[in-house]
Amino acid sequence: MTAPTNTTPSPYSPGDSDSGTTLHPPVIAWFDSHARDLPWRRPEAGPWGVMVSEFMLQQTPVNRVLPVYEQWLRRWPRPADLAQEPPGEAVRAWGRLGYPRRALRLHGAAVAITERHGGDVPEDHAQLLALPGIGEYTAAAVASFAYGQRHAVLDTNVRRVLARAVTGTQFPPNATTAAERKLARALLPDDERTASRWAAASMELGALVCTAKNETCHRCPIATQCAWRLAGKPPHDGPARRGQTYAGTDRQVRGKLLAVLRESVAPVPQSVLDRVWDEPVQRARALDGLVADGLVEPLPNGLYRLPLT
DNA sequence: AAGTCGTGGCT
DNA sequence: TAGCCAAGACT
Repeated sequence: MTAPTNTTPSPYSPGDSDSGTTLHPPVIAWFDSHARDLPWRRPEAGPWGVMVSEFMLQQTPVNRVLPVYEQWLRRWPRPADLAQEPPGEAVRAWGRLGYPRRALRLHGAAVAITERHGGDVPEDHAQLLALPGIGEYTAAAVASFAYGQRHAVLDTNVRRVLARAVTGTQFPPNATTAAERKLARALLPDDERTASRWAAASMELGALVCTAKNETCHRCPIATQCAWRLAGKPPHDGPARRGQTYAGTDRQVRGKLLAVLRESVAPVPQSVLDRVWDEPVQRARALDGLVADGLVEPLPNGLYRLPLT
């Protein structure tokens, strides 16, 4: 390709708004032959299955989600089925997926869907965004994956793929920037069907090939046009992501407390909860936090249980 | 807008 | 081993 000599920009200059036209076909073709057969991608999953999977997959690996997802949808095949349960049952069924407030929010979303949307997961992005536990990413993901709409689906995988393939950096910024949103929108294929396939395909590429560590460029369908690779894979120079320490934190104590409560249908005496952690101040703070979050319901006589309301 | 919020596998 | 990392949301 020769450089343009007139005012017409090259259709394929790297990083411009047209670079998507060279990215979409190979990535989508790769997806068609390499996509994992995940239950929420099957037609029978429906919008509710897609939505449940998106909640569970927030910060949690696919392999850990799979069994809980299957059990969840068998028990609550529609939003209304979950909505009529106490929120504590959602927390219990959440098991050890982590971040149990997601279970509470998913229950709250099911209630809202039942009350406001006749029991059907809404198609409208703004209505999805208004549901508890649904942010910009999840609203776009449900609208795109469940309803085939055209949205920029900007999760950590897509952000990394775009950072490398287009921007030429090893990792995206810590927090999603306006520039990233603009780029993702500019790269969005024009028609709905292609856009939704691109969303799923670029995400899968980040999950399977263009991974955070040990990326496998020899399996990448766009390796030959990847800006980061063409630049010699310069290492990340920005601020390192803040490490998540866990041992000894309130989060660990909360996890231990909730694990006890999940195992017991009957209310649990405080004396039993006291055994999960030695340090009384931190222990009390963690329990108070769980109550404040609505994950634990305090009863008279120093008893605690998962919330019935 | 920087902190908080679980859990477990992997290197 | 001790971090690092995994389809974020919320405040």
